Amino acid sequence: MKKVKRTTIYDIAAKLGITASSVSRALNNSSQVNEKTRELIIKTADELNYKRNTLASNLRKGHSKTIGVVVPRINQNFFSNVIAGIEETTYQKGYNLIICQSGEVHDKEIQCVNTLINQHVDCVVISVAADSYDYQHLQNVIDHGIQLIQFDRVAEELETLKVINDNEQASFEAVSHMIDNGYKRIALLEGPQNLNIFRQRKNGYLRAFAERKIPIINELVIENAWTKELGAEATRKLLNLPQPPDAIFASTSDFSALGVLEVANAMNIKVPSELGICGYSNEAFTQITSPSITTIDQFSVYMGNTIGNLFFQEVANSDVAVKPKIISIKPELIIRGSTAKKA
Amino acid sequence: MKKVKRTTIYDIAAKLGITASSVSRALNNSSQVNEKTRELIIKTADELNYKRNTLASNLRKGHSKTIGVVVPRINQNFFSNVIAGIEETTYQKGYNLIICQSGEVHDKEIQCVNTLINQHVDCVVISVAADSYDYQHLQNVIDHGIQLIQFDRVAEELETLKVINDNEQASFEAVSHMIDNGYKRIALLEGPQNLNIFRQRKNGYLRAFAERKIPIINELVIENAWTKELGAEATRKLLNLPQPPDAIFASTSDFSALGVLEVANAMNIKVPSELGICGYSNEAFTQITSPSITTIDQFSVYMGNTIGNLFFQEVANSDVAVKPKIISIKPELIIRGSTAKKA
DNA sequence: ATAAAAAATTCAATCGATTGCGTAAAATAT
DNA sequence: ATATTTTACGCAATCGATTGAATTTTTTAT
Repeated sequence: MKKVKRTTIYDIAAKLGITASSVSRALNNSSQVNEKTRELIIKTADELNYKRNTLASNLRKGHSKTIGVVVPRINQNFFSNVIAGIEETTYQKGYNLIICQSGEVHDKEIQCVNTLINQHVDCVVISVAADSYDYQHLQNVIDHGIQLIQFDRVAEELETLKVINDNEQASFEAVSHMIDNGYKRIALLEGPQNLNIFRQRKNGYLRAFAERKIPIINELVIENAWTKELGAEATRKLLNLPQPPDAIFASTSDFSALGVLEVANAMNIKVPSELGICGYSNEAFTQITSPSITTIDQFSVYMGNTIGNLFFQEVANSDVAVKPKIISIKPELIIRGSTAKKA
Repeated sequence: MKKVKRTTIYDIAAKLGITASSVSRALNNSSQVNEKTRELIIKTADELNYKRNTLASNLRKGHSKTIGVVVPRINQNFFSNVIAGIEETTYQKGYNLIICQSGEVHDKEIQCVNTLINQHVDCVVISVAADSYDYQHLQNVIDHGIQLIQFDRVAEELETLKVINDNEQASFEAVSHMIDNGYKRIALLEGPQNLNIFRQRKNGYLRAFAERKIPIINELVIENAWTKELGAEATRKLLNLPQPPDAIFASTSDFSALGVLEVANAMNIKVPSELGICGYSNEAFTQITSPSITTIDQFSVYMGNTIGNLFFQEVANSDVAVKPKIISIKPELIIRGSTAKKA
């Protein structure tokens, strides 16, 4: 690409025989420039195809009007929805999004966060990687005076703004629903327990049983079954147990639940009569499997909107120190065919 | 958020009783700074928790190491995959992505593009909105000396770098496959014809018939059926025709194909024996419907990688003017149950 | 017509990092 | 020990826009 000299406010000023100050003021709708001059400046700016250099402007102003977002993967439904939601609310206020993906890798996450600090973003929005083990990099964000908003997968010990789902409650409701529908031996596929969300979902599962004073069967709780393949594998193991489960709550994702469904089909086990299935996330495909899969909707786009609004709210009263605040969105249990055991 | 004074190279210089120049040079691995000094500087920078101000650096250097991406929607599988692919290849070279969504609205797209020009991005990657009618804003990108890469939905008349799928060929193969499998009256659900991709897909359909000298039946070509709902609606209309089709090629998307499938199921029409269905995009759900849906894989993540690499290739020989170049990726027909008519 | 007040501009510094050029210091050669 | 080359560092301008303070111009009041 050939280098193109772009017009600056100096070019406009020169052409008009005035100062760059006036041009700047005119372009920023300052009241201290004559209306006729302003019109002339705007007209000339237009003619010269002037575009403000946001870099220079931001450098001077000390902020970037940019929000950095770090997620494990951009192309994962939940995250892309959240991002879309954030973009929706922030774009209209003139903020831009810089997107990074950690790929679930702690070191890359650190790199991403550092890049964002370098970029002088005004806010870092993050959902941590599955293998994150410490949060120095997040503390670092705060130390640099950058607003930090965690969502979904959060470091609980860090007192920051957080937007989360009430995973515990959602999970509790899902399991309660299954119990109420007559399932007796409900297995749990759990995700990496270093992530808060999976701990919470497990807690919901435990609470559902505890409240009904039903003992937990430990062999029905399977660790780390959070992909379709792992879900399928776990299911094979479970269904071959001497006393197999009559329901499986794939608390990690709908993909995992899909793995369960496929194995059940392959083993000729009838869903939902012989095996109930519940997933998590309300992925589009859950309503078109047969039977359709009971799952939990997280309102991901709305979550993104909430994050955006939260940021503006805090920016608005930026003079006072940010009080750590947790916004919890209640997910919704979507009851479908896969848990419809006839009593 | 309280304002935090961030350490600059001046702070480091002051602490060490040297000049900012040396600090800058040390931090940029310039050879003209003594090794011992460098070490000292780096150590001090670390102690003071220094983070380079990318804004200032970029302003001085005249580029932003940032790539702007404009897509209709971030949370649409194809696009989020492409973005993930771009991010993969560009991040490791120190480039960041600024993401905007046009929401399929021309005016918002113009806004997005202008924002990116303001941001002094080094490259704009775009897939145009469905209702785009002129491309002045894209020309504008070029005029500002910014590399422009179009992908998938491109303005054909603009000579730029383009990364596209060979939609025509893919569509041709899909329709040929259906003809070969014995379907006689194959309907086409087409998308907005102002978008190149939908024109090409239609052409592929036409060519498949032309090559076999089979006449086209106009009433089987339905305009603008590119969402699940519109696909369903079109299907209802088609299947109620005196001479209904025996196959439907939902050239717009798998969602549209899903609409077809659901209507067929509702009307008790057997797929694939009484009605063949082919979609487009290879969305995850197409392999779990029953029957699974024949579709076309676009290699979207790979497409993103290609875009990233193309950019670096052009940046590498940035001295010469960019020759317009079109990289066409061959999509793959994925044959599944929905087109398995028994001959 | 003059003074005072208000409005419009200009001046000059600033944001933080980079870099061409000049100079001092160190290393090597004579 | 002196001349020459290298190496290391400092000086000062620059990138483009913004902004407080100073100055000029215009308007209003007397």
